[in-house]
Amino acid sequence: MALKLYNTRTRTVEAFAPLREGEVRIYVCGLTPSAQAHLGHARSFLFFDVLRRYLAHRGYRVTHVQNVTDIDDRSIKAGIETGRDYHAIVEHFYAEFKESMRKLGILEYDFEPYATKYIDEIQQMIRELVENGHAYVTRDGVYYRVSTFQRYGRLANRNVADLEAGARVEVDENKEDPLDFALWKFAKPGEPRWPFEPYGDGRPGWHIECSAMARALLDPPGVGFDIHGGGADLIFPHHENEIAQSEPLMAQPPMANFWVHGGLLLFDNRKMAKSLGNFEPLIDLLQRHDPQAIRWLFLQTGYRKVMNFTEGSITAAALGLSRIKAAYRSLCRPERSGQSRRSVVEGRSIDEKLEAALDDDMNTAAALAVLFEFVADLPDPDADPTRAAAALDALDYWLPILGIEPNASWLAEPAAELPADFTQRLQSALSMNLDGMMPPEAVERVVALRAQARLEKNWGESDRLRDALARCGVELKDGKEGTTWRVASS
RNA sequence: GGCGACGUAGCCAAGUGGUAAGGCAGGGCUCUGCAAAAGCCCCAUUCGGCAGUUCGAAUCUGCCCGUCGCCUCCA
Repeated sequence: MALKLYNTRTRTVEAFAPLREGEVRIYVCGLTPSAQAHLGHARSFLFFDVLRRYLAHRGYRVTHVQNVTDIDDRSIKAGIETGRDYHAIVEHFYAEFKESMRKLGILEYDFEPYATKYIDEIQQMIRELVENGHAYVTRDGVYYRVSTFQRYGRLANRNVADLEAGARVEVDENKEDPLDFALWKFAKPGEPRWPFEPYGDGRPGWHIECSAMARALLDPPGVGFDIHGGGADLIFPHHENEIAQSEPLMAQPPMANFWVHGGLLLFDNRKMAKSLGNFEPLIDLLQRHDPQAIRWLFLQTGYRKVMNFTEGSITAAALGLSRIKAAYRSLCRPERSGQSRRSVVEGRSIDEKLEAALDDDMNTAAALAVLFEFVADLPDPDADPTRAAAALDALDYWLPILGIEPNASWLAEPAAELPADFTQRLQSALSMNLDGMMPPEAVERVVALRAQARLEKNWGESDRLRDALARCGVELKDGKEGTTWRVASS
């Protein structure tokens, strides 16, 4: 078995094979930080993060490029409206985006090119296109001549006639054809500009930066790279235009062997978009929800499917994830419950099952099902430490491939999470003197008092102590070997 | 108008010809002084509707209904 992936270019699921032995080069269209990122962005980038992790598991050396379009009409407009430098706005939003990506556990990209750092490469490409007759100069910029590219529309499965019939293309007297698009826009007063001889000062159009940066970083010889990714909304016109710009200059098209697109995220059954304003900034959402739960939620749905987001779905995902966490914890720190567990079913190994799921066009939902079943069949660490250790190893290996990194909180380190004023609050809840005690000590003291009360069958006192702790956020568990406690999961 | 996706239990969702994964919620149970936590068990004769192809269809074909996306900035 090997990885099979849906390829938008051929509209089929194909066996994946890299162009160069042992190496996979991926270009993902990144953010245009003219506004805050939302959950829809997260879904898309989360998918490509899992893809590259799985590719690495499959033994490939992965090069992941994700660009930053740090110059576009919107950020310029925002700059003018707020009287700030457009680039300061872009940097602000991008820094915030990166913070969100960090929280979500997205791996650093190997290259993170900014469009404005590749002006030379962009201009070089435009020159070549003009020389080859694929582009022409008008009063307000340099345009791509769509009619010169036979395959235009193939990626998006459109034909030029249909596109023109759509008649929603902006009429522009400067253009030869409504479908033509800007490669370079001449600067109007007050707009950022880069000199560009002999055409005129200005800035790059939207699509050219990706063509230029992909060529510079992944494919200088012009023979193509492996995977070009992005959200499904980029297929047309963005990716179609990238192809039109790149392929006429290549020694050997196609630009990318696989075109991979993530399904859009809907909110209130409408697409999440800056222009629709129906979204909560990602950074805010991450404040209210566990980033791992958000990742888990997306892992539960096929990456190509349109998905409608509801807040409750994150909670449900978090609950599901907590099952995995509890199982993980039980392997690390067996809670001796005396409960019988079914023994591990000796079938196909978990590796085979997970690979089968993921090989099938990255079916992460099936992979999660495998994990849930695996976790329901864990060996008892007391009875069979060897197999328990193997099970723990399996989780430690596979969870990170999905981008879920088991961390200290999975082991419920209670002391670390108690607020500073905890002792104070517990003291007043119990009208008891706990002066000078660190929060964990205070808990231990109360637990000990309760143990004594229980010994004396003083249930009233026992319950009073437990309830007071509960009000302060500490949850007690009476087990066979005594009482354990942890910070309640809010 | 053109192109496309989707419609599976109360909710989310996998499955694209061989007789419905998984998660959440719900119910039962174990444990327990009572709890909590955890675990175990149960929970779709059925896949938007109708017709057809087939030994066999959620899966293929046709029509219909519904929702959404792209064609304009978009992950």
